[in-house]
Amino acid sequence: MAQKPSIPKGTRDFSPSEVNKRNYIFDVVKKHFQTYGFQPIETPSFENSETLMGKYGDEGDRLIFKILNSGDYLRKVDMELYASKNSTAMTPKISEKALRYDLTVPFARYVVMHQNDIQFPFKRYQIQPVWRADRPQKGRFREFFQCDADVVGSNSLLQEVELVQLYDAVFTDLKLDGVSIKLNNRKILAGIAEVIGERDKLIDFTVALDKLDKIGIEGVSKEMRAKGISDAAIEKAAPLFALSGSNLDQLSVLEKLLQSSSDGKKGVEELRFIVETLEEMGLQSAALKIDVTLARGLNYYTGAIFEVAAPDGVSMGSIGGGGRYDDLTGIFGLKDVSGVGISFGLDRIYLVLEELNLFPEAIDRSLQVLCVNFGEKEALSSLKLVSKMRSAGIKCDVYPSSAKMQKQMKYANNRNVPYVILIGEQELANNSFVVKDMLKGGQETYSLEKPEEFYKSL
RNA sequence: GUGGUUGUAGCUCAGCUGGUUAGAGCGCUGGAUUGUGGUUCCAGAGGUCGCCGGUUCGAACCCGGUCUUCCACCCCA
Repeated sequence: MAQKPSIPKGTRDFSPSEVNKRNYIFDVVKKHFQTYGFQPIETPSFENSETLMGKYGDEGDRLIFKILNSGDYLRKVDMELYASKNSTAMTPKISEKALRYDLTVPFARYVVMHQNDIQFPFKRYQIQPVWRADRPQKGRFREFFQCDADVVGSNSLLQEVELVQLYDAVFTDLKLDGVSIKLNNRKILAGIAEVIGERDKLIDFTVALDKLDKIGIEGVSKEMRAKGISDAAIEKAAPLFALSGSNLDQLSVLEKLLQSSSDGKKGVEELRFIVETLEEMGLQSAALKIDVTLARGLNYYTGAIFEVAAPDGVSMGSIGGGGRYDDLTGIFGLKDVSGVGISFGLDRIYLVLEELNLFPEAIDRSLQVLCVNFGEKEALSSLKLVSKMRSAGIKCDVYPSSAKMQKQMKYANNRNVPYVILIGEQELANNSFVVKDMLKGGQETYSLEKPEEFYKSL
């Protein structure tokens, strides 16, 4: 009995046109990764569970897809554990592998494992799918691609500057005008928490602050209070809620606010360097904006934090993000290697380009020329012509059967083929071929002796 | 993980408080047109109404479960 075919929740099939468009984005991103000197690596789709677990917080652990052990996977579970029905305790017993959740942690693992073969600073890029057991929404999938570029082994803030330029270069090339690159620094957040006397509530404080544009000042205060942050502290942090003006204006406000925190001052200094350098360099189409409310969930960032927002008017979550993490490889035993990186959310960029109609028109042109098939002899002649054109790098084909003209023309039309070649009895007789321009409707005759007179201009 | 939402032809969607053979547009196939597509006209094919169960004389419609879609939380690209 035939079963109804289906694919798992949050996954997708990609049709030819979609693959073409996705490849277009990949190619642009890859091109710029390479011009900035990044080298490609790839890592396995699944890792040992202990490599991933505990790296993304409790929420992250929940969203990691675990792979059931092969064979008799209940063998290692004793009766007591089984009876307890404690999934968290049982998971490591029945699952030792898990699907990659992002590209950064596997990269850190890679760096530590290959540290003797790597020239530092090491700039790597990686474009591969990742998996999250999240509940799907628009622009949110359970399988999606990340395009990451990271530098490890350099503390220089020039890396941050370059990464912002890289974002700008890619989005400019994609013709996606008006994206904003939001910039913050974890040290500033830490400094604020310190100054308001809530150092140990840093995470709760930043998570709440991150929601400012969504739930407003009152909502943020309410959430902070609920997390046990004192009214006095919230009062002290109030200037942050109303921060405005140019990047440099905001920096001076922050500088004053964070006088007494060495961490905070360091953060301001770093931000200032990045902002001033980029102002000197200039950006092509993106806008760089300091945003102290930018927190991002990942708990390994220690310095700069980036997030890219789609142009105004497009409802889409962030289309990229990243930051500096001073000690990611420390977890795997390699100390004092600083890293900084950015990520492009391919699937979301796709949706944004689609919404704004920014894909090049020619992207679906999978065939430039189609020869109509009039029968055995004529087709043979067409095939010879097609061979020549193929050698010249032209995408062309002969219709495989001598179906009705109408059907063949319709096929060419539906496939968006700009030129149709006709070689019938007449043409065969005088050694010529007719080229029909499907857009303009006219047609011209060429000699089979000199086919290049037609195709050299394609 | 919590709350809500969606599912009818290949696609986009109608379908009345439950009532006989479930409709439209587009697309597809054939014809008008034996060497000309994108326009027109005519005809035709195509549906276990997401799936399983229940209520009912009778279910696309009501109820329960499940899967899926999208949305708000949570979190995130």
